[in-house]
Parts: sequence; C-alpha cells; structure tokens
Amino acid sequence: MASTRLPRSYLQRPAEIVARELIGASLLVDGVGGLIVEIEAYDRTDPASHSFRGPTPRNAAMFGPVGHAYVYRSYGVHWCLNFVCGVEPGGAVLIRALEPRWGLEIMRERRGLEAETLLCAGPGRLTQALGITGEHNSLALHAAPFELRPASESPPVIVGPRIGITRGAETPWRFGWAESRYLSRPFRWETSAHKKSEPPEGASVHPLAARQA
DNA sequence: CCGCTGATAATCT
DNA sequence: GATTATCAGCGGA
Repeated sequence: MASTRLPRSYLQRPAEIVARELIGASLLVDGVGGLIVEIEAYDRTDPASHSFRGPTPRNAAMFGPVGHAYVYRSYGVHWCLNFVCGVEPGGAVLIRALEPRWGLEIMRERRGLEAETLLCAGPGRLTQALGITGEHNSLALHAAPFELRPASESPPVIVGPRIGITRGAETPWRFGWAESRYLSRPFRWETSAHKKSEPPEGASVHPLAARQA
C-alpha cells in the first residue's frame, strides 16, 4: 500500500475543521487499523474539554505540539486516543470509531472473537483493537508506529452533539460518516424518523446522509 | 432496536 | 469525596 502521509500542517487548524475533514482518513498503528468514521472536536474554550481549566499532568500533551497523540484513561478502564490539533494550544480531536480494514485477525484476537461491526465502534474499543495504551501518549503521529493517511475522497458527513458529556452538551462537534455501519452509536435523527427528535440547532446533515427508511 | 445499570480507578476539587 | 470524552450485559418492546 503506497502511503500518502498526512501533512502535519493539516492539523494546524481549528479542531472542528480538522475533525470534519478527517472523516474517511486512514489510521494505522503498526499496520493495524482502518478508516476513521467518527470523531469529536474539543478545544481550550470548550467546557467539555480536558484542556478547559488549563494544563495538568494528564492533559499535558494537549498543550504540546500539534500532530502528536493525547491518550488518556477513561473511567479507569479504557484508553482513548486524540490527535492534538488546532491554532491555539489545548485543541484535540477524539477518535471515536473506525471501519476496520487492516489487521482484522489481530483486532479479533485483542478484542476477543467478535462481529466486525463492534471491533472499533467506540473510543475504548478501537484503542484495544489497535493496541494503543498510555505508552502512546504524546508520541508523534507522523512516525512509527502511527501512520495517518488523508481520505482519498470526501464521504458524506453527518454532524451532531457529542457523546457522554454534561457541559457543552449542545455543541454539535461530533462528526460521522453518514452511511457507515461502524459508528459507536447512530446519529439520532438518522435512525428514528418517527421519533420526536429534530436535528439540534446548528447541526447539519450532508445531502447524501438524509436518507433512511 | 433501545435504554438502563454496575464496574472501576485516575483525576481533580 | 465527586466526577468521569466508556463498555458489556441484560431486559423490554
């Protein structure tokens, strides 16, 4: 597989722009990985962000150079992977789901025999499948074991509020590949047309995403 | 398909 | 002492 590497300057833009454009990009760790189908954006001005209250030992990588990883432990159990990005310090995008593509057997071993749709459908699941731990925190994304390649084409992107947060819950900074079977959770108004939920203010759906019976 | 609950420990107040 | 950028398992529709 010939590799077009993602330029680091790609990440030197506002986190919500980076997040949207990384849908469809490829992420590999030691050759194991897939296509990014779901991402959330966070930045220093955002009450939901780990960087909101300034630097601490845990979030130090968020205030380090753009283009490095920020890996943290979630609920004492799971690892979560972010790409440090943004114009100002304190920005990052949380990788929430991949479409598994390379190293499927290794992923199944690490996760236990399981349906392909669940291998990387969630921030904690994908780090387990790719073998990401705290040892990857602050490592550069432009060198081994990471490999990051831009999307070859722009997929239909759907937008919505972020998952599992209390503060800043209305901000529509969750981005997904609209037709993907590999999301951590569906985007609400995408699945239940007869439910009473409408897209939140400011949220938008790519034309191709507006289908579903 | 959808929603609820317990587990579990680092982090910060 | 409270909160948490989650997950698997279970039960109900």
